[in-house]
Amino acid sequence: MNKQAVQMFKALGDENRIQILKLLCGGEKCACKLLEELNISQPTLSHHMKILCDASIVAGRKEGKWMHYSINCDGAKALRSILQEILSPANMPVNCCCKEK
Amino acid sequence: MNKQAVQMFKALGDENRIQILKLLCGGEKCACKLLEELNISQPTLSHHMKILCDASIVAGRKEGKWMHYSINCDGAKALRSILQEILSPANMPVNCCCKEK
DNA sequence: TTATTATATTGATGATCTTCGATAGGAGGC
DNA sequence: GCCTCCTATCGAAGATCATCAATATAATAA
Repeated sequence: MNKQAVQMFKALGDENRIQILKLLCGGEKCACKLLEELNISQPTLSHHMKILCDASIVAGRKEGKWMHYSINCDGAKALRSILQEILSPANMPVNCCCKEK
Repeated sequence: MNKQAVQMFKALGDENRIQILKLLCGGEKCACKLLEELNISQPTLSHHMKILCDASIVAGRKEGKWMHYSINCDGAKALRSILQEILSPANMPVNCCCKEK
């Protein structure tokens, strides 16, 4: 269904959230660590993390008082699959880059 | 830069635009043909096509009175590359799907 | 229990987005 | 020229979103 795709892409359509994902590519990070590196307030960060988690792009793990966030690999996989579905033209020009492996 | 990524994902974060891309996967289509298949007005379609073209996800080709749209392969390539950059965690669990080829 | 720390939720505000009717631009036919 | 068809732009309305201050929740420490 398109709903999941739309939710995921909407989640990715924000500069702060892209920055968060880049930080998480370095490995799991605590919310307070993310907060240090992003010029946003704590409620705003919490809001962004909720959006990323709801979209299954990020996974959260609670440990005592701390929340640790990391890339959700299943979500990443789903996203690549969706991209394949919506951006793979059938009638491509011969030299189209889409032909590349 | 993140700006291009954000613009592309924002462009993909709409149900009608996802539907448009799926239609274009079948090959180049005229605007009037797209209009037939989407329950939206003509100005709305034009607006969506502008967003997709501005984001380099779709390419337009004018032919007489008609506008023909198709997937922009360079944009699709860029998008896959961006996805790789923001969703490829360095410290993955051993069995993480991200390890898959 | 009380205090402290980390995170989430609430409520409000301003900005951005989607949508459509009306209109404009542009190309071909008469 | 004028008319018709296809598409783009304008302007406005309503919806959604990002943001923060204030507050609530939840976990640990004293």
